[in-house]
Amino acid sequence: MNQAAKQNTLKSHKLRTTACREQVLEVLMNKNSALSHGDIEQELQSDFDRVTIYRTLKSFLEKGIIHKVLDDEGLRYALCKDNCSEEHHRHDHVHFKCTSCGETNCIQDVVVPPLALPAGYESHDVNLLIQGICPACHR
Amino acid sequence: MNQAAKQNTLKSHKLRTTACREQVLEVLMNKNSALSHGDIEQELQSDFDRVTIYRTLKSFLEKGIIHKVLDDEGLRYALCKDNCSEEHHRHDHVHFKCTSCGETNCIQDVVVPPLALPAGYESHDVNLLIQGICPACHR
DNA sequence: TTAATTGCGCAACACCGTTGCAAAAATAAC
DNA sequence: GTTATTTTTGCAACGGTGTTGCGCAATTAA
Repeated sequence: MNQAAKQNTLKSHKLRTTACREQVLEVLMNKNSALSHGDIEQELQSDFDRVTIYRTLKSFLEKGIIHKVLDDEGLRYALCKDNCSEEHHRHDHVHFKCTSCGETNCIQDVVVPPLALPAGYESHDVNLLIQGICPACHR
Repeated sequence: MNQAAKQNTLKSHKLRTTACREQVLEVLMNKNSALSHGDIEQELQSDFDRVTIYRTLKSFLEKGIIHKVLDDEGLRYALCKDNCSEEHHRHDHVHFKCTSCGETNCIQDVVVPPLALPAGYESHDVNLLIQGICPACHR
């Protein structure tokens, strides 16, 4: 993805264009699996401070550029494919973690089915993680 | 739950009876929400070393006495209601985290519906977390 | 009762994620 | 284009999480 597109993404989410944000965005766009803070830090080869990357991720989260992906060994982040914003945030897709290669991916095609909760429960957000073997590792 | 029952649980999972294990088991039985390591440590008021509690949880996990509950702010543990063992481990229920009171609970009644994954994906384990408001906080 | 096994506490360590603050950079105003 | 304002950055520091190694203590088996 080119420079203009990244700047556009940032601007449309009301974030100033900075080197760190551009590069974090680039990393997330290139890898299409969900990445942890550590993954990103490693990818950027200490061009930026740890703290800056944390804050970058935090602002991306708040603005709806990325979303959290839960995993039994920590938190990861993936780009929002849907057109999310600060106000509207919608993620009903499934996350898949391959226990062989360790990658965690969003499966956009598979939608979390509606669930009937017992009376009194109010659902705001659903997060579904499936662990198993991905096609690439499946030989 | 009485002493004998706890010892029985430990023995049937091939774990030696120790004070720490009994008390961790007791805490998990009394609270019926999922607890983090920190919660348990606090509950036991430094009767035991942090490390011992970590190792206790680890052995409980391995033997199938408890299971992990994912959460966007960390890992929690809850007793397995099903009759889990080292070999057989089955959890297809839903976890609910209330964003108001912060408690995370297993909803045994709601079962995760079967999902059709794209070709090549092999599912081993499913983990579904719903965040929202629980009945108690729902006014 | 003794020997073998397993669990415990302590010290140490590597990560993770956050905060406060002063300097630097990005935008807005002129 | 220069200056003023606002936002972002890097640094230092901190608290929390989860792990490992090791010698000693407790538990079980002989």
